Amino acid sequence: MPYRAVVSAELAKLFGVLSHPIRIRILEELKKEDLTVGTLKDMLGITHSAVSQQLAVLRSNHLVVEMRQGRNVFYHLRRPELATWIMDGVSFISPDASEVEKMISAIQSAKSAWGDEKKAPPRRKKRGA
Amino acid sequence: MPYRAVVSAELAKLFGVLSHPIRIRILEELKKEDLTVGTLKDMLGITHSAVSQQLAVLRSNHLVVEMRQGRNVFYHLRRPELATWIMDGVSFISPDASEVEKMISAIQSAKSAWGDEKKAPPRRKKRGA
DNA sequence: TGTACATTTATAGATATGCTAAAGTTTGCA
DNA sequence: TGCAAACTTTAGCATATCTATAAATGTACA
Repeated sequence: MPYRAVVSAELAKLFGVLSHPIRIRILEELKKEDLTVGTLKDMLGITHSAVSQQLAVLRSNHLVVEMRQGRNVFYHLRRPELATWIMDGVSFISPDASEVEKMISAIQSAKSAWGDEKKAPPRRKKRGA
Repeated sequence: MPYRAVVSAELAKLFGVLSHPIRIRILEELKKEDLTVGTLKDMLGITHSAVSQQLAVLRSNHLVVEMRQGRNVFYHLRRPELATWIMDGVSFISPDASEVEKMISAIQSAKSAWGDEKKAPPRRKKRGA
């Protein structure tokens, strides 16, 4: 039984889902609180269609859950530890030498924004943020 | 400055590199010891060309280092913690319902083979993914 | 040298992914 | 009912990735 092949394939699929900047940003933002498509669209500065399509990918891979609330659809991160684990991956990235300076400060900003911020128990939320 | 975008993009790139079963298997095997293309080819059961192409991806992303030794080229995992971190991702995979049983045992086999081997005596396993 | 061995690079067709724009759904409310 | 808001889905196209095959490079050694 090629268990190694099985596990590697599943991991590869997971990594494939995570191999898009927008999807990563969505997961990191959802770590803090449940958000609607409209809110995410504003945060990310892309069309609602694009947001929705990326959410569909995350949804079909069971990383997020949708919760309808009236006309809005809130998205919820199933396993908040996922966002933490993703950020741990930052120590393995290797930016171009020319951009090292920028990257280092960007990483620190991202870490403090996504890594340390506290997270409240998800419930109905308002727009804004 | 869109530091979030910068970091997300770099992470996405890393995940993209990891989003292939062969590349994951290579990294896990290299965790234990440096290996040549020929050895990897036998372990993975694919052509030497395919191995080399995947190694080129890992190499150009600085995850492995090549070390020529006569006619052979040994590959070395730059950051062994990377393999550990990758395996931690196993807790976020979501296999098809029909394959859950198989996956659970495959995961445990993989964990003991890649996770514990050459380090400490087999520990008690928990968590079922 | 020449040749066998180990590995890398080049190429091409098939597949997959992502974006834009447009159409389709569901819900709330007058 | 009918209409608008908030989303999702579909379609088409451009781009990226994968796999396999073929050719090229580099090294050891007779």
